Amino acid sequence: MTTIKKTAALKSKKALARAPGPVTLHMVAVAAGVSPSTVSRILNGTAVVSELKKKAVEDAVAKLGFVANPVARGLAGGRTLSIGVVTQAIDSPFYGVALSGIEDALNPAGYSPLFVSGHWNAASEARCLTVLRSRRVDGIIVLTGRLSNQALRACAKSLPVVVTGRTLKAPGLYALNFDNFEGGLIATKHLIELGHRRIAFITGDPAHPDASERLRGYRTALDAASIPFDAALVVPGEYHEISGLKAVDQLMASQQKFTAIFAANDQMAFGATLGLQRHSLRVPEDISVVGFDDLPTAPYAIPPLSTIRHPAYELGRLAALAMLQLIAGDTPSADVPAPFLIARQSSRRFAQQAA
Amino acid sequence: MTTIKKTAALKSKKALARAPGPVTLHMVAVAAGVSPSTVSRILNGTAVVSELKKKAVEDAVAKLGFVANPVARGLAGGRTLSIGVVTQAIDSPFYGVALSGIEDALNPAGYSPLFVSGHWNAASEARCLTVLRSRRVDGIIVLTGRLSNQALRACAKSLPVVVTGRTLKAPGLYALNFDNFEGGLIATKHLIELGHRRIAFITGDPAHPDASERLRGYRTALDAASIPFDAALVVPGEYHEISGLKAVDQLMASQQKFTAIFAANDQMAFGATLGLQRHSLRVPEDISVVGFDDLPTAPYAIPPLSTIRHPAYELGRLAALAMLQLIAGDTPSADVPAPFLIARQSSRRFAQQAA
DNA sequence: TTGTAGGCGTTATCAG
DNA sequence: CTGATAACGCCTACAA
Repeated sequence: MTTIKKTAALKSKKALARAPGPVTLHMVAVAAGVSPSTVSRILNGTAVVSELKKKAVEDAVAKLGFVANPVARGLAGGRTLSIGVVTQAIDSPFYGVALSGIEDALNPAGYSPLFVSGHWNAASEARCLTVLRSRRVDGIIVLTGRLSNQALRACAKSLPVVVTGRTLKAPGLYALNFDNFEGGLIATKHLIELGHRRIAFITGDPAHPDASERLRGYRTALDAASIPFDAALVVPGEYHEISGLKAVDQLMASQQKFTAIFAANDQMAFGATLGLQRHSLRVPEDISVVGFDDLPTAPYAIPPLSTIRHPAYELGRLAALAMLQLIAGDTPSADVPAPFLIARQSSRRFAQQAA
Repeated sequence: MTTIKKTAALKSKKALARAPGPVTLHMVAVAAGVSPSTVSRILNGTAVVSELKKKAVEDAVAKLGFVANPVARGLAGGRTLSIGVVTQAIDSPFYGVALSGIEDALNPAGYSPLFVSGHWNAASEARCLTVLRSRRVDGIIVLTGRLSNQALRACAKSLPVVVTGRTLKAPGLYALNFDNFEGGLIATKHLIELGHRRIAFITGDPAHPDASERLRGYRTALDAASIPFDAALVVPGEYHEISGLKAVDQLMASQQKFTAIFAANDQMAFGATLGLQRHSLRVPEDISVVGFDDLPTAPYAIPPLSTIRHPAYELGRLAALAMLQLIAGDTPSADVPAPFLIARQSSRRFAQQAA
């Protein structure tokens, strides 16, 4: 009696809980008249199975609407079908787009991204890795960041790793680097070709490899045009609007003469443009401004911003695809798009008389 | 012999694989000289345990650096310590900030957010729910979206649900609604107080409840000021910059007279401002523009945008906190901040002569 | 208070 | 080719 009662209670409880509830692999096996192992094999293509049973299982799967439980899968030793993504700030206009590319590439393959933010902080990023590993992700994508190459290599020993924003070779690791140097070069060259010679540069955080690369591009372009480098025209920034604004204030305070500004990213370019306006300087009539990244908002800025195309979405997509290849045991290969200039209306020919 | 060999091989393999490897609960139990269940109980506070053993276990945990495997936890029926978050677009400037708030509130509690994008599409959002449930998340936060109340209620039957952007009561569900009506009202009133009477409105996607609420606020403010509603001044938008731009084109083409524009979100306000400029109309000298949301970029727009403060970060944080309370079995309560105007430089008093 | 035993849903290893 | 039978790491009755 007691037993019967209990069973009934259990059943009704289950029926209630699993209203549209979890269909298990076992149920599929029963429905198809085969063993659970066979179902698993078919689902994973782990082994050859007779066409007949295969059909039966597929029908059962379809009819029952079975979806494998990634959690159980993960425990059983295999993949969790989730990829850890270490980003720096989930609300960054640049990285946000990259995350979107990652998501779009991962989903069709049945993988889910697990995003964690490192906040531009190596210690925090290391903690992210710990969290991701404890969650048994199948691989980790690191978007730029400050982790040491060594830490990355160590991580790659136990898990496939794809990293952007640096060049690095190691087993189980694939690095996707965008040519920031070239981008900095092109942007500066653009300004030089427009007749500018006093070109200020607002840097990114020097701890970023990409920031220093962009600066190097700037200097190289100057050299190539035989324009002497003037350290007073280089002002520090940290990639946010506010630092572009402050940089302009600093530039004005220093009484430096300049006819153009190249900001190491679009956000600072926006801030700089506002700063110039506050000093009654018009863009581009008085000062030309060029940014870097080509954020989705760049075409809608006033004036629409001339900038270097940095394909975040594509980069995210490529990183995810590389991860998929790594997991599949293939050697990833990705054609990272080269930077190029998008000349909009914030830059124009330097008018001599305005000097 | 064979057995011995095998064991040895296995051991070495394990030792290799788990270089800095997974410390299991079982290992902690051994180290502390207690049973695994005791360890589990202490970890989860499931039952009272003697102080002595508790201490021993805690020491062992610390020494071994044990971190419970969320995957196994999830399978065993308990929490996965992960919260599913259905967002609409991970790269949205507005939602990105909200996600950041969610992340910041969840992390200290040991939970990880699992973000999935619904792409403003009910079917896609429903798929997101399926994915999240299959991953055994402990709860689901839905950021606005188009899911029916019914679907949400059904979901809440088996999982705690927190939803933003609508008002809804149901067991296991908590809704956090921002007062979009009030926001629309305030924005319009601001313009009216500035002397504007021909105020155009660029709508959001009518399928959004918040879009229609903002429109309602606009109409109500007009009514209150006895300004007749003119449908010709209401142009459709879909929340992106481009639609603000197009809306202005449409407005100009229709030859309507207007001295101000209220856009249902900042992105459209930016687009509208650019559009006005293309028609040689200055903001705010010729036309005042007010947006909605107060995106992080709004203060840096040119001119800095007057807008309605919509605290995305705080909303995300509150949603996450409410979820934590729901999980703890408490009844959530959240004080959603009220909208308020941030008057910057895109709006100004209507100068009669400019009419 | 504490330990033992069984199970969560899959995969993997073995025999057949 | 296929089906038992163990794990996977943890939680939770149940028993002691």
